[in-house]
Amino acid sequence: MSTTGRGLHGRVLDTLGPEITAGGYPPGSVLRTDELAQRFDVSRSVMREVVRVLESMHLVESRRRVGVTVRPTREWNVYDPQVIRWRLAGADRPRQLRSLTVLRSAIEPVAAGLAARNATAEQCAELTECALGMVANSRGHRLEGYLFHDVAFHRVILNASGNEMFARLGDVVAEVLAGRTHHDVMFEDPDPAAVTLHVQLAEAVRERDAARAERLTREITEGALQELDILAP
Amino acid sequence: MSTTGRGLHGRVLDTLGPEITAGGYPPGSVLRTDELAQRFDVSRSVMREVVRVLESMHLVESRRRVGVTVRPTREWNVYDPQVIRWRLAGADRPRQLRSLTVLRSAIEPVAAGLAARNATAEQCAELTECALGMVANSRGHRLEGYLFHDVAFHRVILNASGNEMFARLGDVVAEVLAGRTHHDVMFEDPDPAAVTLHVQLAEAVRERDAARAERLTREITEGALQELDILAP
DNA sequence: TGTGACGTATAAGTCTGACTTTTTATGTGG
DNA sequence: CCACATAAAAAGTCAGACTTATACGTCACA
Repeated sequence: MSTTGRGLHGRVLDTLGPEITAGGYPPGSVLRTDELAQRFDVSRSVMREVVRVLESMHLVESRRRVGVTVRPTREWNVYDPQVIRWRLAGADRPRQLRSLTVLRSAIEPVAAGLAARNATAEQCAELTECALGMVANSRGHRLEGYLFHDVAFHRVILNASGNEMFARLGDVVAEVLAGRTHHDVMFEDPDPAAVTLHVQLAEAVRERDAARAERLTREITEGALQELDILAP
Repeated sequence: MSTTGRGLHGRVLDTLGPEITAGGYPPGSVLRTDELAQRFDVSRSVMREVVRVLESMHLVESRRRVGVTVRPTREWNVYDPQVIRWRLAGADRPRQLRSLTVLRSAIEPVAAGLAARNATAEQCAELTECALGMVANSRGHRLEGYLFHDVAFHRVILNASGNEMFARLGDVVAEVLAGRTHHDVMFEDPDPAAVTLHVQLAEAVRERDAARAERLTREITEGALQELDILAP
């Protein structure tokens, strides 16, 4: 699951990073490289590399004669996939899922509209294939199969938009959808209305109907907002 | 301008990072830590820290016995403020500005709608103040003053939305607006219609009219899209 | 009592060189 | 031609010494 894992450095990062994002060291806390190196039983070189990465994520700030200070949450690079993963694994997961779902509700409709203009024939085909996969797995507690096609579907939309900023949110959307299926309440089969909307969306993109694609996606994301009891804008 | 600058490590990063994002080392290129250390005349420790940071940005991948490989553009962490800055400073600045403006057109209307619901009295006051500042600087080539208030205005909207993901895009919006004023053609005074829209938006937020705030912001961002010859969705 | 210059301790920053580990290429024998 | 052993290459890790910036306390002076 964790992308980092490689090497001693990555293992330390995967421990310390989540501790910070979880609030284990509140903003303003001061860490010292030497102490951390001792605690994790690694050399200062390794520890320094870890601190540098945390610094590049704006989680901490390293200053001479002071130490490594934890920055206030508002300054964190919250779009860093690593940070997102750490926070989703931590205590304020619900809050994080809400933020990300609101983000989805802003991005995906516009992305779908662009996809309707820019999607290649191949992407259209993938889209319908994913939609069919969702239909096929929409009954009988085949949640994993449904999730798989759902994630693929939204990835194709984001990629087909032709905007790299949108495309890079594919992982985020995947995390949100997976989170909904695995953690939160979803013992029942998915909402048939949502399935229909996806089928129609694939259709709209194939037919180059940007306005309809945007409208349909707005309905989909509004459904996602309602699931989390967020009042729709 | 550059946030990194601090220390030897930061200086190397500020040279190598832009070189990579500018395509100086095409995806697939293989660098070697030792050679880089020689080239920049720094120790391997420093060079390793630089590579670690680039790796955390997904610009490169470091593998044993192979070296440091530049990753394909599609895998870069394009939301990293550092990466955004590097790319905006590079050759594909226009392309980057387009991507970011499209992103704005998706985010800001939703953020404005939320701001209308969540803004504090203080934020409403700031908003009207910024709008007045824009009006005051809208004539007579007072571009810097106008830009200052424009940036502040959009920052307040994003912060007032109450969504941290939106709030963190304040810097990006600032870069885009600054880029428009400084680099691209903007010798003339700003469009009076845009100024009016901002005044009305401040009003809508103050009056808690979410729908109107969203609609007005959509008009503003559509204007920004048209300036870059992007056909409005 | 307040204030400014100065010295000192501290923790990050840097460098060096030796050693380890992983992974790939190469070559050898079946 | 394939399987397996071997070697080489590059990153990874470690230890220790040294440098540099800077926060903070001290002391003299106004």
